Amino acid sequence: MAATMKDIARLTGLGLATISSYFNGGNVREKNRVKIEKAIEELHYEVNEVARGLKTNATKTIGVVIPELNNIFCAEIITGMEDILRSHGYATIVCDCRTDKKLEQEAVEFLIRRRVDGIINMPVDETGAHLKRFQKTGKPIVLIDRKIQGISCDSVLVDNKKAAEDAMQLFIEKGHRKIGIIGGPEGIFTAEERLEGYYTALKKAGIPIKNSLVYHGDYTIQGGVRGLEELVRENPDMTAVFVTNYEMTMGAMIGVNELGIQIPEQLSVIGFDNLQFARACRPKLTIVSQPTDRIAREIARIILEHLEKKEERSEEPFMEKLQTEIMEGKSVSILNR
Amino acid sequence: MAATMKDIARLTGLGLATISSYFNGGNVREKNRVKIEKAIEELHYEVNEVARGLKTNATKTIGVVIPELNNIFCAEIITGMEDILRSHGYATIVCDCRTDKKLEQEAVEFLIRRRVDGIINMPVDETGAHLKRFQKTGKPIVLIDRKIQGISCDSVLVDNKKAAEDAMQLFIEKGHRKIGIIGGPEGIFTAEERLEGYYTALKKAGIPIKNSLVYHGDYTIQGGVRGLEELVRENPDMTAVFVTNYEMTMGAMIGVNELGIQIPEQLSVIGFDNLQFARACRPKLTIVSQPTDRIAREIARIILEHLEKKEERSEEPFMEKLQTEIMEGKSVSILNR
DNA sequence: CTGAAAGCGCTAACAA
DNA sequence: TTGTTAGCGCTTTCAG
Repeated sequence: MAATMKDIARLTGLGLATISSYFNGGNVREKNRVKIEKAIEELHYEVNEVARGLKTNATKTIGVVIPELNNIFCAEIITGMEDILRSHGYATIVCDCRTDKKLEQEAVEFLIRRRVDGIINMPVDETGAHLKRFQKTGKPIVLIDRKIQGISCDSVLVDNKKAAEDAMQLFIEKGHRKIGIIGGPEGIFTAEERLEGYYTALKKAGIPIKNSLVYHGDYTIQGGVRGLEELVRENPDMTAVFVTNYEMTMGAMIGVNELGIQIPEQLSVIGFDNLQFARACRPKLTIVSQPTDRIAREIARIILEHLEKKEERSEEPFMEKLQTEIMEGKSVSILNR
Repeated sequence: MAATMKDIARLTGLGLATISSYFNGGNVREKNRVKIEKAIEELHYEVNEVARGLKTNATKTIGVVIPELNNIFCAEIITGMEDILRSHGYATIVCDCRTDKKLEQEAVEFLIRRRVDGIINMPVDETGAHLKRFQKTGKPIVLIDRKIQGISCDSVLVDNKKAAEDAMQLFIEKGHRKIGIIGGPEGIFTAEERLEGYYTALKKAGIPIKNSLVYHGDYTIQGGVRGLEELVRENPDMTAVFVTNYEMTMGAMIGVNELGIQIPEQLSVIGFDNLQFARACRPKLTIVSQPTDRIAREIARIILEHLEKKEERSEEPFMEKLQTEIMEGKSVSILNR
């Protein structure tokens, strides 16, 4: 059995309050401080955060609910966040809900039972129903990457529409007009925004929209493979494809390889995220790159702000929108019209 | 403030023990069961796992300490484990120690304070010093992928030596004799085993070892890039390279691309892990593939076994060794001697 | 089957 | 500054 504060009290002859005070930054007489530290050493004492959590009604734990840990965008954000949160004494419980609304709901309930101090969520259920119960606790919720309807809370987003517009702009400048898109699942915020950017850019350039050029994918590698295959099959005259997330970009490259298509001679491609992957492609892929690091830092900052100073609650929800960047490779050809 | 069992007791007129018994699968009179359930509904009661944890001295939480969440091998294993553990009611606190021994040590202490019921660790410190303290609690430790010296506990490993031998065997069969290797960091168990396999295969084939063909990398993408560049520079006659983890494989492909090397005409390559990446390479990469899914399931199974039935402790440490598989692509040429 | 009561390890008044 | 004490919400004897 682990040592407790009582053991320290007994060993030092001091009262519990003194020990507690020592641990919580109170003033303790130098002589006693030394005694306590010696006892800690001897007993191998480690604070029991469980007991502390029960007493203070704060577990120093925050829950993270994401659609897929294998998704590299999620993994990178979590890595960054966890680092910061832990350095502030917060533990992170990550729940991967496999892009399943029911599992997402269960994950939130699981976290409620564990009395986490806050939840960070990249939501699958766009109605936000799964967060209703947690929000009633008055504890903070921060949304990553996706807005939802029913819940008013802080969020860190990416300017997806602009991201897509930028990519399309690049294609259009280089003379492309038959441009396909491998989009994300319907109902997902980022997917809709990116698609909107696609349409807007075409409209601005006066290029008519063609339905067969729009493939509705599912943000998975297999979806990317299928998307590329279908777009190529349905549109023999297509000269360029924009792929709207990393997994599908990898899938599209698999498709390109397996069909033996030459990039950029036969097809120009702009992908999404993971600069290292883009470098590993032949030729180097042009991509839209999201600032995952910034996102991670902002999320951590926001939730820590809520957690540390409890005053400023119930203000306007804060929404931060970060910009993406295009990293040019050699996967876009210049078309002579 | 959240509802407590007391509130349920008050609302139903029952005693605390009855409510507790209800939650813990005891027998409760049908009539009371209904009453309790109604009260739960009304009060939006959710069990407080913190209080339960304090009382039962079991937090239903397990800590996971890994070198790098961004490492895809880690991420996949964790995803698989977390899924299983959560479905058994266990939360997972993942600590990414950034391949830093000091951070690894801190992570373990952090988890001790939170009184996790067990630790799963892919160790960075090969002496195991960081686990000593936790082991004294008598709670289970399971090691992933790497053995360590000082600690006797269960582990799930991969037959790394055989994996490397198989890859080398493939090269040798196809007529390669000047084969380079991009190895992992010294002191890391898997890296040493893979290197050993490399040497063994060469010896068996009667091929002399050449030091300039052995690059000591660090399991990072950048390390892979540098490794490939250096091997190519130092060994103009090298015909094949074996890369010993996924990140370095990606790095090697970046290097190959940036140097404009043709695979497999100018250089044959066998990489490691991530079949999807291998498919996305042109030409499709031949890789050694580790059974991440199996590893995840085995780890979860082992720790759950320890956690559920506490009898069979202090037995012989259980070591499981899983086999890898070669997934053939088109990145290895047949050499006519 | 159910109720009363003790106590897990800690914090936070309050008193000294 | 330090000691005493009362809980935080739950489980778990022990009676009834």
